[in-house]
Amino acid sequence: MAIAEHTLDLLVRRLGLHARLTAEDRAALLALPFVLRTTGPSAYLVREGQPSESCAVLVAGFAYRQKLTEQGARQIVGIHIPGEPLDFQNLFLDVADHDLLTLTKAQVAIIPREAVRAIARERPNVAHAILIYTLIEGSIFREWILNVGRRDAKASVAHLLCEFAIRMDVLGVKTGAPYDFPMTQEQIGDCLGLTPVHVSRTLRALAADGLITRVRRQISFPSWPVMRRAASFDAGYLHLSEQRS
Amino acid sequence: MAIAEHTLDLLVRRLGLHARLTAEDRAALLALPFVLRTTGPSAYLVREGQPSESCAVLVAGFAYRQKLTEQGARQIVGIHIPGEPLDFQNLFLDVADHDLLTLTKAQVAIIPREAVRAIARERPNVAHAILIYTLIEGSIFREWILNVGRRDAKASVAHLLCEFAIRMDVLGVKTGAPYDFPMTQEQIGDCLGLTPVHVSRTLRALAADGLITRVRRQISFPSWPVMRRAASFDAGYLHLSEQRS
DNA sequence: CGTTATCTTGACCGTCGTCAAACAGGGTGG
DNA sequence: CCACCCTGTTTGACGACGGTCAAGATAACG
Repeated sequence: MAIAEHTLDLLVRRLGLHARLTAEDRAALLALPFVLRTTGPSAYLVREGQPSESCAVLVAGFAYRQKLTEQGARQIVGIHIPGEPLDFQNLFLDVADHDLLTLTKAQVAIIPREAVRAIARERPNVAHAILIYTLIEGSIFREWILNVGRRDAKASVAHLLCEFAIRMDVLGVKTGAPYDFPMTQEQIGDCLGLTPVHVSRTLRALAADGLITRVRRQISFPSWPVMRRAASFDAGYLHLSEQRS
Repeated sequence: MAIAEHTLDLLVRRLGLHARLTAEDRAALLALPFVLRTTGPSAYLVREGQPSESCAVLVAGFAYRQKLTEQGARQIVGIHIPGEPLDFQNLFLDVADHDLLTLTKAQVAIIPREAVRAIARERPNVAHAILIYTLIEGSIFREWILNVGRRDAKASVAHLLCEFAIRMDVLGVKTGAPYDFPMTQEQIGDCLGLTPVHVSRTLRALAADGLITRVRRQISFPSWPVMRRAASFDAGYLHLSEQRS
């Protein structure tokens, strides 16, 4: 069907960024069976402790991963933009170790677990692409740890804004241009281990310093180089210009 | 040679924990060529920004991963125990995004990059084992983020001690039994985003609460259940009892 | 046995958390 | 079209967890 041909385009592009995929590999990926699910914001895609029978790929909208302490404090451990596969964790491991939720209203392609396993089994290039993607996710987690552990509120909020902006680049959003940051201040706080109150003060401070301008949740950077320095942001950990191997 | 037969035993056991390896897979892993390197503590195995031509496996001793902010603050983002492969990141990605150092004096098997790539290419089970191991490392990173972001000093130090104890289990160190925690208090602080001074106070407080006893760096838990609760430690994220698939 | 790294302790300070109230702003329904 | 409400954001006063600085005590190591 016509829909299917375009729905997974972004996924193919995303996986093809860092691994060599043949035309056949791409065709096989595009031919994966799936169900398109449309959700509102804050919809659970996976719950911690659940086994998962399917593999989700974000088609439109945004999603995030969270963990909760026993006391109920929330920590967001990662965010996802359209085109990104969300569920390799649960595909190859038995039980989910964290929650996966939509951030905004979103469209998610749900691919049967076995179909993805099969394509990974039969197509070494695809399996390799999955491994590379997983390694890069790992790198992003490590930077996230650094951000939470060793940067003060101003720098870590700035860093989060930078990471999001740069990751949106692959979707064609030019760095520095105004973009809509799809999080509430409470969610920003949960990314960084801060309270919503302090996030508010920090965003305000960043604006006062001239590092960002905001109208509602539209963020833009008057000067990307200046912003980069303030956030001590170095995109190396995203491995964007990695050679394909 | 006799040494080779035993040196990589731990690696084979580690990879075999979560993936089905045939006798041939095991034999191929054990037959990997390597150079054994003996180092003191604080020896760099990989430096951020470097391309890496080899793949390190920890044979004896401990190692850790770190990232630095531009201002020089250090964040430790992971620790490793004997038997663990250290270098899949650098094996399949172009440049290292973080530093890798020995924590104690250690023995490291250095396997040529191409040998590991070859075995992964030719043996799907091994490639799959590598993926699973990478996914579990990802899960540990996520828990680390939670620990740094949303637990106070007492809970996060306790959690770190718990994680280490449980991971040592696979090496035959019984949980709760006294073990030697191979970090200085400064390094513990760098794991958790704390200062060494506060780590000292926190360890003291944990001991005062009867959660731990220590003589030098020997740690033991008078009551594992009580410790578990204080740290709100749930080993699920380590995926230890995962089915092999 | 001396020298250096590590740990401890105390006094003081600052970033960020807490509590609470006021203030948008954007849906929804009358 | 306006009233209403609910979620998010802002602001202020105050408190606390953890940082900083500095000195002294221990322990590791040659």
